[in-house]
Amino acid sequence: MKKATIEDVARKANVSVATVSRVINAQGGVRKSTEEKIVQAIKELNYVRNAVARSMVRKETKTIAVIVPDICNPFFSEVVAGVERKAIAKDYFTMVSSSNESKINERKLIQHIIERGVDGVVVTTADESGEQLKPLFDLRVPIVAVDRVIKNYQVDTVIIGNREGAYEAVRHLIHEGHKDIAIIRGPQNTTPGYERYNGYVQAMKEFGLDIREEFIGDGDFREDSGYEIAKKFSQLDTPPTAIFSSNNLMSIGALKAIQEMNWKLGEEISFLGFDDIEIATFTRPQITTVSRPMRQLGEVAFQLLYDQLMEENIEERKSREIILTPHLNVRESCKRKIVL
Amino acid sequence: MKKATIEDVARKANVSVATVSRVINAQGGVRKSTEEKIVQAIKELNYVRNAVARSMVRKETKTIAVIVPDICNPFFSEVVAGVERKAIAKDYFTMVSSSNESKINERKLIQHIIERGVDGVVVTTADESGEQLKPLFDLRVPIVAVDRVIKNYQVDTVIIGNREGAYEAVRHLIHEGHKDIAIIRGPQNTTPGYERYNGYVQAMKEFGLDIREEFIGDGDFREDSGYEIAKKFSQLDTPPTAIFSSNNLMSIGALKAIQEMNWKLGEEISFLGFDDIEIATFTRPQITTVSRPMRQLGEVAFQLLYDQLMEENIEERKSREIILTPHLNVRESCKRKIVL
DNA sequence: CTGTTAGCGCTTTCAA
DNA sequence: TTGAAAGCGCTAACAG
Repeated sequence: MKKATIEDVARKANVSVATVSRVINAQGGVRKSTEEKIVQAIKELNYVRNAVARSMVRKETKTIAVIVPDICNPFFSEVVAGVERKAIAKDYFTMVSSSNESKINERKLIQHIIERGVDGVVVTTADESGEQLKPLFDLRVPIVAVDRVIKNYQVDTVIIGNREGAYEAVRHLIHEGHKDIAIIRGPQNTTPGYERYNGYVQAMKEFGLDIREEFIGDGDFREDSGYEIAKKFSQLDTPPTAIFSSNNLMSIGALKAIQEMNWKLGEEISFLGFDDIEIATFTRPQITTVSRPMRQLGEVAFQLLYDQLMEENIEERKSREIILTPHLNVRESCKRKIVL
Repeated sequence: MKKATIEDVARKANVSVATVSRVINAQGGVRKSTEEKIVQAIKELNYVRNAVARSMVRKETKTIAVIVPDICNPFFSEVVAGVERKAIAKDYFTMVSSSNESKINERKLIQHIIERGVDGVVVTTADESGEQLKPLFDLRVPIVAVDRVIKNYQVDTVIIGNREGAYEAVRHLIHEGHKDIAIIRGPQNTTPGYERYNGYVQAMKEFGLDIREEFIGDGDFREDSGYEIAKKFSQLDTPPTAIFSSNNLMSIGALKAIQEMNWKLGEEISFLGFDDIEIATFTRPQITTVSRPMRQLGEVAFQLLYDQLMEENIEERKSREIILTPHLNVRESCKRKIVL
């Protein structure tokens, strides 16, 4: 069966293509009886309108692009699901691609995206400088940044309170009696990496605690780095009594290391991780985490994008920043045990 | 900056659009010096070709659709990542959508997909009857089914050996000394649900073991159902000594229930789950699982699709079925403890 | 209410 | 080696 065109329909219904177009797009101003004829013809021919041709003349694709570092990271899966859910409700389709944290990949994706003329893009960028996004800005393609900001450009942004979340987490550790608190940092050229570290520093300073250099581990938000760093911490002459990990994947890596080193979780070493992780409630003791509204992050992102899409004089808008609140999920992994 | 068109480039380079088109598409037959002029113009104007217009005339979008039940299920994330990775390498873009296991949603998505004229689709269908996919078949859109088959139509398919995997799993349980083995089944109108149950039955029969009705729990592949069923098992007068769960999410639910009921994992109750789960190595004892090559599933799926895309007389092809092998990942959760 | 028609930006004959 | 021109299927004036 070949795809029927609007012309086929017009012919079959004995009307002009313009009239058919009117009923397809529910624009009204068509006599009831005519409409019925057309609807009938559409049904018989199994006609579906060709979005490509439509996009061609309307200059809109009803498609948005979503770029994330890695769709397999449950955090991003949820964000994407949030975006998609809102998008589909507004009749937008979503193209998801992963940059694998590579600025170069991201640049290539941008190229594709521009070619395809998407109406907007939601991005968690692999490089916050935003250079690789320049073509998008030049073209005035609506953009919203999620979870990571984009510097050097005015962009609608939705993030969570990274510093606040980390601060609260570390404060909790301190309240539990810890002084020797180590941190597994994320990349310091990313907002989440940098700000969470900031929160750590803020809490430590506020309570007059030393920040020892060997207690700062530089990770890359991936599992392996968490593993390696935790291992190193455990081998220190004076190991920390608590570890704060800056994201989900590194937490998992770190916990693997802790198990492997036979470092007694909750006794010899306390642990607190940014981001919810599935395993949090399965370990003994259960893991305390900073959890954040992932799906909501995506939903809000689409909303911001949609607002831009609907807006008239896009040039004159101020960019907006929405900060969602993380939540400390106190479980059991942070009690300071007095070692005699 | 407005998007430059091929005409702008032609004007700037003092040639015709046809010539520009030739160099854009690297078709050759253009004098070196002319080409250089054009390349120069393209650069100066920041020209990117308009894929919409191109699709219009070429009747191909270089886009494929991927439909999965739920992108947040790590299994599907991995599959999608596999598809995407192979696709991008061949210059295809990927549109991912979740059906949420709803046939109705899936039908709507199909509608969108047809409108947009994707070149092919990879689908893990929410309903194996395949009715909702009919429009796709009518239009001869290349399709490949992943993880779940499509009945009533000839479709390229890539699945894993569900029955074999389940059989091996249950046999392992039996070898470990279990006789009272319960199963958390998936939906029996899905291949994975049905075949895994089949494998269970096969193993039980082969070893002359009773299949007791109260040991069969009907889940829906979601976490909650696993939770509820495991709970029920634990409250039986004679509870099972081992549980075999049919997928990742139900395993997680079941394990939550087991913890909650204070049912001693590895002592009072053994556990084996289909699918890898992150928590497998974090519990004590660690969970034995049937793992399957998720990413490869996606990669092979794209390959099958790509073959169709490249094929000439698509009508005459026989459909292919590729069966990947699952792997029993023996850990610690299956030993039969002798209860005195 | 309905029809005619001019594009949208590109590829692809066909001719030169 | 190049250019002219005919569409691809649709929307959106404009005219009737």
